[in-house]
Amino acid sequence: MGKDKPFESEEVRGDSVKEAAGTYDTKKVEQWVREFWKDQEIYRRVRELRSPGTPLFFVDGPPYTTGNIHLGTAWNKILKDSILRYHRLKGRHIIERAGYDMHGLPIEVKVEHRLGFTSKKDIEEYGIGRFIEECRRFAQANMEAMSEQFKSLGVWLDFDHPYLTISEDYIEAAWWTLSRAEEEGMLEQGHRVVNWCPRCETAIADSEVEYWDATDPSLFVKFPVRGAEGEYLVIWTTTPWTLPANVAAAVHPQVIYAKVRAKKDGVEETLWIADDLLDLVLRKGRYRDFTVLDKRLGSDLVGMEYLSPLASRVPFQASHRHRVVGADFVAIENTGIVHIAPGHGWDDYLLGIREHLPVFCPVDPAGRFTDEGGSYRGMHVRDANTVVLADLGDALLSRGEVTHRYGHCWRCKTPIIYRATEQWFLKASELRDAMLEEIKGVTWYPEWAGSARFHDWLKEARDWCISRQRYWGIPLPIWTCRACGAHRVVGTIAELEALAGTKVADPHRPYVDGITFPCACGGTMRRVEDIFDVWFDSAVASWGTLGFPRRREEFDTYWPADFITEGQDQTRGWFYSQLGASTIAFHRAPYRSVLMHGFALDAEGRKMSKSLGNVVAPEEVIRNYGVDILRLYILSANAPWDDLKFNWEGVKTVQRALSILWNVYRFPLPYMILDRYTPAGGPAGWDPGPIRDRVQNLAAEDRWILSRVTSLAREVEAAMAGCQLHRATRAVQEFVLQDLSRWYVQLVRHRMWLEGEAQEKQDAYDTLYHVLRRLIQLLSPFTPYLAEYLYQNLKAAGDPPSVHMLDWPTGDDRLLDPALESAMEVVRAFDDAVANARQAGKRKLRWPVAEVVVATTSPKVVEAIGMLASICRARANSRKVLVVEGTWDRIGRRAEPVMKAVGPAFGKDAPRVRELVLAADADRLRHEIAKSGKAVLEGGGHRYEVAGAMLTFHERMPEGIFAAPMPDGTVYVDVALNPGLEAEGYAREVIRRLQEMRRQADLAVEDFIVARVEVGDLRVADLLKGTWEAVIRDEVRARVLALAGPAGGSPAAGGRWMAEAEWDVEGVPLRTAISRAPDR
RNA sequence: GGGCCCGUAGCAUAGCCUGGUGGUGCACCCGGCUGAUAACCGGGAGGUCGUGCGUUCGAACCGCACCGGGCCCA
Repeated sequence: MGKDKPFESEEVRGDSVKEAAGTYDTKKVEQWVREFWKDQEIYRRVRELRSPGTPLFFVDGPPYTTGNIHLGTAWNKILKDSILRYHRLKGRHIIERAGYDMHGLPIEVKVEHRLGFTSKKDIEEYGIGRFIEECRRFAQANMEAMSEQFKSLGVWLDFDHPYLTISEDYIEAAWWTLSRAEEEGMLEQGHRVVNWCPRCETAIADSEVEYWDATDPSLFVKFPVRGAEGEYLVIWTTTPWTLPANVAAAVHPQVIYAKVRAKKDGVEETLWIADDLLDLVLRKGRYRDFTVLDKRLGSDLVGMEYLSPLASRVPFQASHRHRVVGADFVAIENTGIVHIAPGHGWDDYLLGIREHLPVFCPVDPAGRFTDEGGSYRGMHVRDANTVVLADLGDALLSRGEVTHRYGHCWRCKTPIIYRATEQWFLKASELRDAMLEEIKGVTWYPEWAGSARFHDWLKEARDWCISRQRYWGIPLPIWTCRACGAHRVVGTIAELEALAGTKVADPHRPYVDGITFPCACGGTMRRVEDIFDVWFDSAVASWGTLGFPRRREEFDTYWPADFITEGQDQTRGWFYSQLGASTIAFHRAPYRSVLMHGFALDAEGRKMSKSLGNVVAPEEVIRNYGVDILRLYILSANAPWDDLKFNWEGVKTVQRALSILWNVYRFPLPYMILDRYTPAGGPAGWDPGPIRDRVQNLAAEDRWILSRVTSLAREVEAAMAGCQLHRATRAVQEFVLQDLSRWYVQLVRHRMWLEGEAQEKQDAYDTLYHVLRRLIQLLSPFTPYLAEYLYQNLKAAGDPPSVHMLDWPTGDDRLLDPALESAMEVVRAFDDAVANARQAGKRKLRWPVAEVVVATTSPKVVEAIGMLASICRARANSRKVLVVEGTWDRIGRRAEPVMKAVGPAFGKDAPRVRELVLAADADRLRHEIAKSGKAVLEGGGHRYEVAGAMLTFHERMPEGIFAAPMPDGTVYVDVALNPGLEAEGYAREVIRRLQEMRRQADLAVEDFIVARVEVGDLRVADLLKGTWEAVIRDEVRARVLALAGPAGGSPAAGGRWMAEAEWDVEGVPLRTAISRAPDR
């Protein structure tokens, strides 16, 4: 194979296997595969191939077009891609349009920033048309950049035909949905208190409010009681600027309030404060002493009237008659009396409606006081705070600061205010029960994401304010008549064109703003200037992506979505908005199953953020390790629904696993090439049938690995059924490392080295080929590049061009052999134990031993070792492997006294008892204790009875025997040498060193050599003469082997060697020399 | 303040539903193997199972409280 191009063009046809590069080079692999997919149009062909399959309607949660993807976005798409690839293998036809969320305030804010704008006025002056063109360009460019990034992650969604929330047909989906809401009576215009961003000059949704700690003034204010000189109600507030809008003070009806006389600076005042909070408040006000005059229930205070301390500043405050009202939401905090401004608070507003209080809101959209604000007119609320503070004068009981969580605009980070305004609402609160009912039929991964989390969120559902006073969004398709007040919701562009009698060139602002049509009353219908909350855009994705309502057929066929998956933050976001819109439009949940995934955090479990400097970009991982490694890491690191703690060590571990896979794959290739191996099959490609048919004739290790890989496929299937991608990917990695690399390849290596047409070797090829084919297919959803690359080399003539076009295997059940799998588990435990015992006996594995014995009481172990005896012998490098039930008779036992118990029992006889125990027959003692709980010792005319607790038993190893435990048994290795064993041991040492020299001399596997071996010990040299000399010659492919004793001898090839070396083998000096044999 | 999730060796993770001597991988130390070789294999050491209380003969597991982290809400 060429150095730069892994396969030449004709090689792609897969006529025969090629050798592979020495190391797994992700860059090369990925680049090659990317080009291959492109050249061969693999993605298109895969879609074509699966198109007759059962449809699986997937909806891509549209990422917001901010421009750059982060690790969480990458995770999201990798999850989607892996799951969808898996279902493609299973033959499903996937509806898989990518989607993008392209409207909204975040983009407006970015564009404003770029243009140096600070307010809506700047935009209006610049021109709405020009402004939204900028927004469109910005979103479009970002969308394209993001598609490229997603594609580089190996994500196979339809990026050539994405659904875009800014396209005409998509906008129509939103319009249509709103018209459905109108038909259902779910759309409502209302005067409500909303979250308001004074910078963006728009209402923002609850979901657009970000909370974090902020420092605000903390004021205790005295409201003078009407007609009672020196008597006050004490209230508390953190927003002095809302005091000009105060209309009432609220108390809790069931709380006790105290009327106290308190003195400060020689002045006496009468104050009303919640009884429990007296001390706290008076201390804040630095009152020296006080007397309680009266105690009243809150309900008794209701109706009490008071005056505003700002009456001289704000005309309204002078004319309004303020009074005390009762409210259950009042908490026993601060003073227990709450200042009520229905124009500036949600609770206040509701209370105001109930109590028929005026909704006074003297603040304009930009956060400045209106004419109604009296002396504060024109002042920004932010600046008004300090002025109000000064104006309060003596009415201020105390001032301080408080740090508390406060809402901010998610885009521009400006502290939000609450304003009472006219807005459009979807009556989501009325849908609550219907939505709760609908999600019962949805399958959630994990289960609690639906039953607990989403359920709890839905219970709190409030009306959804869908109007925004902005520009870059889907215009509200609502036209109103100023003459009669009627409104009409337009459902489609065609409808609008018919009504207005004009073409609609672009359904965005400002183009639609000028379109009017006559009202039934004779007046003119004009569009409401607002646009949609951007969350409404994506809410209609499940039908918008199908082109509904313009196209009906796909909708009827596919909707609702079979599957969606997004991060846990979308519980309140997309999971909710879609459900709401769909429940209104169709009375039905828009999805059948939902996987809620976690967040990507840094290694310490903290949120990744630019300010913390702990952000890991997906490209960084790709640059350092590769796409497949990123994918496999992110999928296997933890369960999808847990937060991912990104960890470079983990990435490295995955890299290691994949490079082992690479080595496993590469290992048989040279031999297969040498033997011109061709996988079974015909014109239709590789056929696993033949190996299934003759599986019973294969070696145990072959049958075992075939069974294992089949079990693995089942494991992956089961895990994927529950969206447990971590289990699926871990199982595959585990298989590669444990079963394939550490075990099977070790067992069959020698079979690969067999010369000529050995059946054993053919079987090993067939087995390994089958395993690799299955394995890369199991891997293909997770590591699509590597799987494709390996497939390209392994595939047979007639096979599909891409690994992603193979079908999930179904006929392998005959390969399953659970009994064999569990027997092999025992053998592997045996193998570990042998290695352990050899290590204790300091006998290298290269040196054969005479005998290995397994002592066990478990029939399972007996059976397993018996069934797989030859594997056991080979692995143990032992002439014999023996299983004994119970104990091995060569192992003696000795008893030892436990002096802590013997001492107290026998006093000064204890030393004698000790001697008797040590001298006694341990087996006899054991039997007696087992039978009667005690054993008798006699000696020196005395008789002692010892209890079981006084003795411990130890094995007494004969010379040369070493033991190690295994589950349900013990393994004994006899490391004693005899001349036969020694001869083989030395022969192996010589072979190994000659092989090492061959490798260093860079000889090809098939090359022949001439060699000379000089052994520095005559006895050893003699041991090697004859049989072992021939073995050495064959193993190292030597045409001539000169074996000499310490006296030396004449060089075999004129003293000119390619390589010479000296060694020390177990204390015996060794000199070796080799050269390539001349060609014949 | 509320809802949901997470907290197990230096790091990561399994076990928790269905209570009974806490597995695994990486890193570390020691050893082995050597035609997968810039690979591979074995062994060892390392754990207050976030903390505390409770239930129980027995708790990583069940309950309660608290601490820390995440997402969401107020």
